[in-house]
Amino acid sequence: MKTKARSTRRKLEIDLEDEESPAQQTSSEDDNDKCYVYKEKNKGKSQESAKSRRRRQTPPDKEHSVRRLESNERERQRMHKLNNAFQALREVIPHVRAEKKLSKIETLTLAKNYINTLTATILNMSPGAQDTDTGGVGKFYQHYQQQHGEEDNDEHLQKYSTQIHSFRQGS
DNA sequence: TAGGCCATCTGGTCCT
DNA sequence: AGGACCAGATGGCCTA
Repeated sequence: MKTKARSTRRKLEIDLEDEESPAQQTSSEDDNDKCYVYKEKNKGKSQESAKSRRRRQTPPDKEHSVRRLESNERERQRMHKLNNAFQALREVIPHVRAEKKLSKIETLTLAKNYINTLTATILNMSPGAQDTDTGGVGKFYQHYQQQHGEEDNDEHLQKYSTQIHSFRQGS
């Protein structure tokens, strides 16, 4: 875990402990000052961001600190889930430098390219595509029949094909 | 050492 | 009302 993040979390926890034992309240003002660090650092910048203007104007009370810790934890869990999803995506994307972990942006970019490639491949297998071995019936259609049997599935097949085409056009 | 990438904190906003 | 989501800010780690 990151040092700064850990120390910040510890600070919040210490604040709470301090509130529960008033005799030990020593550095709360100093701690509160740290809440305004962003604002101070951004002073004088021509393009002060809206986010930095949103920093707390009043010191956090105990109830606020408790809610903050809880929502921080939820946010961590959410980001962990997001990262797990990224990892799952990495594992299904073929890429050259397998020894090097893909960054998030690389993962998304390669995934998009991979999907486009697979879509193009499927389209080439569609019933309309040329296939001399099967007298004009595409491999895609053959595969579809293997999966779905010989029953009349024209409507379903047409729907599937339309979805792929519209997806392709949208990409 | 600069720059890229990342985890975390945070406050605002959206959604249920 | 409370949780989920979003995006800015920050600092640590790593690599070229």
